[in-house]
Amino acid sequence: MKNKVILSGKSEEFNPKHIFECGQCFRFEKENDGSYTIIAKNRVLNVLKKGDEIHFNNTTDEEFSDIWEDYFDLKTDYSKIKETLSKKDDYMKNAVAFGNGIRILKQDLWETIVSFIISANNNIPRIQGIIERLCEKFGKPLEYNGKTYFSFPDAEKIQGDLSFLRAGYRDSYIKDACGKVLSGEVDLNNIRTLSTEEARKNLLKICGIGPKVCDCILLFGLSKCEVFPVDVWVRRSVSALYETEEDPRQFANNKFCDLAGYAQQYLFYYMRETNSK
DNA sequence: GCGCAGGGGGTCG
DNA sequence: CGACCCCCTGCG
Repeated sequence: MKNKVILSGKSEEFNPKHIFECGQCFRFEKENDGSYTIIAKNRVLNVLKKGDEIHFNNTTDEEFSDIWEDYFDLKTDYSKIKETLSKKDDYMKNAVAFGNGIRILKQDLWETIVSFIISANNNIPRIQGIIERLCEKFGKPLEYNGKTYFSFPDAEKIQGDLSFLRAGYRDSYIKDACGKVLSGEVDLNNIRTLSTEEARKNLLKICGIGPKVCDCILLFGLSKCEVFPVDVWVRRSVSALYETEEDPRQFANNKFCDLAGYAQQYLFYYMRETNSK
């Protein structure tokens, strides 16, 4: 029987709201009590911040150390990352303060590939809907708290006509990803051993993966934390705030070095949240 | 309320 | 460089 795990003294480095709403993942639900229920790793987990404690419901000590510690990347010390980035400039300092408690998740690579293919030229509510329909149809049912959730399906499960997803032209991209992963043309078992550049080259073989989607996959699915995905928001903030014509990726790699991925996440979240309100 | 543009975490040809 | 599926949102 699953129970709960409580983590204390980590609240400065772990804020569920910021972690799930900063744009890196799509399969989360905010509950009435302020907690977040997420589906990942073929499991359902509920995360509640309660004062200085983080409550992880529906897991065990063993599962927590086997699965969730890695997923939440709990071994990484964010205080150093935040300190280093905050010293870069005032804007980054504000972005870091705003997104305090963000962590870059180590998400399932295949799920990240499909999710970010779906994300291209799309908006978040619709992206989430498409992913949910995909999981309902092809995933495995998971019971939690009287509700049925669905795991993210493996490539071999995704087949047939995908028009029910209402993903539009992305159907064929999803199919292409399934085909190339199943055939081994893009070998996900081996890709973790490759350098960032080699991994990028491989991922770009899939139709529907361009530079931006690829960088999101590298950052969120392969933990390539020096990668700086440039979307419309980040491009705007870099050119406006830093008043540079330089390619944002070059700029970020020079300025933030191996922390560019973290910097991107703080910038993206700060930009989005402060611009839409 | 409802109908209609506008545009969306880019990518492809 | 223009078109792109299909919504989701906001304005009239």
